[in-house]
Amino acid sequence: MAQRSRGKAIRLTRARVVEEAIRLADAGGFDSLSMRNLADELGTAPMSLYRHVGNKDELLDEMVDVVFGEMYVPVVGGAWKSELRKRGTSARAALNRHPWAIGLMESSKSPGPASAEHHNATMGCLREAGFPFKDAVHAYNLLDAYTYGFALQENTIPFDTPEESAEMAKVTVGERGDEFPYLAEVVVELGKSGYDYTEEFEFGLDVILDALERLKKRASGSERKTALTTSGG
Amino acid sequence: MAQRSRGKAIRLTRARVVEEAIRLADAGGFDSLSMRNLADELGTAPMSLYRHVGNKDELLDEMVDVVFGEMYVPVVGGAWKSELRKRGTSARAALNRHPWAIGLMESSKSPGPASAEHHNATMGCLREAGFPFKDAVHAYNLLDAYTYGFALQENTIPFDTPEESAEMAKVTVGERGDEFPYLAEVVVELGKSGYDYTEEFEFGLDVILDALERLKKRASGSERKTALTTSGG
DNA sequence: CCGATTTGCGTACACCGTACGCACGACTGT
DNA sequence: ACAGTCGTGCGTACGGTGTACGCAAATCGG
Repeated sequence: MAQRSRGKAIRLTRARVVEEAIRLADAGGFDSLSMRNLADELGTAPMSLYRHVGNKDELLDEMVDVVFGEMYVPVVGGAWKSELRKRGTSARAALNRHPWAIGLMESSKSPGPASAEHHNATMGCLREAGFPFKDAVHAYNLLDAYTYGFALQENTIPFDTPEESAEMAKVTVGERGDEFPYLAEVVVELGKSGYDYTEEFEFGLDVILDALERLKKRASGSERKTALTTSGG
Repeated sequence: MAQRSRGKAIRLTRARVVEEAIRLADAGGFDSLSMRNLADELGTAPMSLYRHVGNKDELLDEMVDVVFGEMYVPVVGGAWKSELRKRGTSARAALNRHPWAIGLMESSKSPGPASAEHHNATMGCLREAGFPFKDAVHAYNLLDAYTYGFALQENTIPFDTPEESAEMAKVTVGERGDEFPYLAEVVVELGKSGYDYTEEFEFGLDVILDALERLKKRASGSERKTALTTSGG
C-alpha cells in the first residue's frame, strides 16, 4: 500500500531484500532481524517479502553466501601459505563485520555459489601446494575450525573496549581472586596491557600455518596426484 | 493446579528445572526448548518456572555451566600436554552431547562456578608448565578457538552418517563437478572412505599441542614467574 | 485494449517470553 | 491448635515472532 500509493517506488527484489537484511542484522544485531522489521525498513508489508525469499531460513542462507563472497578467495596455483594467510585474515574480518553469520555459516543445507567457490579454491590451494588428500582435509579443518572458533569467541564475548573488558572481568572474578589465581592474573595483566584481537588471531594463524608446513614436508615424497592432474588430464 | 491436585508431586527446584531443560534441548534441539515446553515436561505451568530462574537467559547460563562441569578439568601441576589433550577431547565430547551449548558458551555475562574453575585450571596448567604469560594466553586462545570451532562445524553440519553426508554433498555439487574439481574430489574421496570426526579432531589437536611445545621451548629461559609464586608468596 | 501473470499485502493463527497479581500450601510463633 | 506470614504455583494478558491463505492491484504479452 505505502509502496503503491506513492506512485512508483523501487521494485522489491530478492537482492534488495537480502542486502537490507544484512544491513539490519549488522546494525541492530541478529535478533533485530525479523520479517516485520525488515519489511518496515524496506517500506513494505511483511508478507510482501515472501514473494522473493520463500522463508526466513532461505533468506539467511542467501545472507551467508554474501558473507562468503566478501572473503578473499585464495589463488589455486599460488604460494599456499601467504594465500591462506590472506584468506584467514579476510575471513575473520568478514565475520567481524557480520557477527550473526558465524552460527549460520555451516548450517546451510546447500552451499551457495560463493561458498562453493570459496571452499573449492581453498582446497585447491592446499592440493596444488602438494598436500596429500588426507593432509589437505586435515589442514582445511584445522584452519577453518580455528578461524570460526576465534570469530565465535571474539564476537560473543561482550567486550567492546579492553578497559570495559577488564573492568567487567574484575567484577566477575571479584573477591574470589584467591580461589582462581590464574584467572585473576589474566584479568590483571590484560587489564594493564589491553588486548589486541587482530594480533592474537594472526599469532594463532601463523602457528597453524607453520605447523602445516612441517606436516607438508614430512609427507613429501608420498602421493602427488591432484584433482586437476587426475580428472583434467 | 495439576501439581497440587494430585496430592504432593515433586517440588519444583532450580536444579530440576535446569536438568530438565538440558534434557529437552539435547533431545529435541535448541528450538524445542521453550518455557512452555519445559513447563509441560515438568508437569507445571509456564509461569511457575519463573519462581526459580528469573528469565530464560539466566536458565541458559545455568545450563552452560553444567556443560562446563562435564568437561575434564586439567591438573594444574600435571603434564601439560596430556592434561590439555584430555581436556580437549572431553570438551568436544561434552559439546557433542549438548550441541546447543556451543553458541552460548562465551555469551554468558558472568561465568558460573564450573566455568571459572575450568578456565582457571586450564590457564594454570599452561602457566605452571612454564609458558610465559603472553604465550599462555596465545596457547589458550588457540586451543579454545580450535575446539569450539571444530564442535561448531561438526554439529551444525547436518551429516548424521558418512553415507548420508556423501550422498547429500553429491547432490549439492551436482553437475558442477567440472566447475569445482577440488570440492568434487572431497565428495568422492570422503564418500569412499567415510569420515571419522574423532580422528579428525584429535589430529588437529595434536598438531596444535606439538606446535605449542615448540613455542614453549623457544621461549624457555625468559620469565618464569607464575600467579602462584607471585601472589602466594 | 484485454487477458494472463506477477507482485503487494491484509487478515489470521499458532507460537514465543514474561509482567502482573491472585490464591493456596507450608511454615512460624504463640 | 490456631493465626499470621511467606513462598510457591499459575491464570490471564500483552506484545512480539514466522508464515499460510487469498484477494486486489500492477505489470506484461498479445
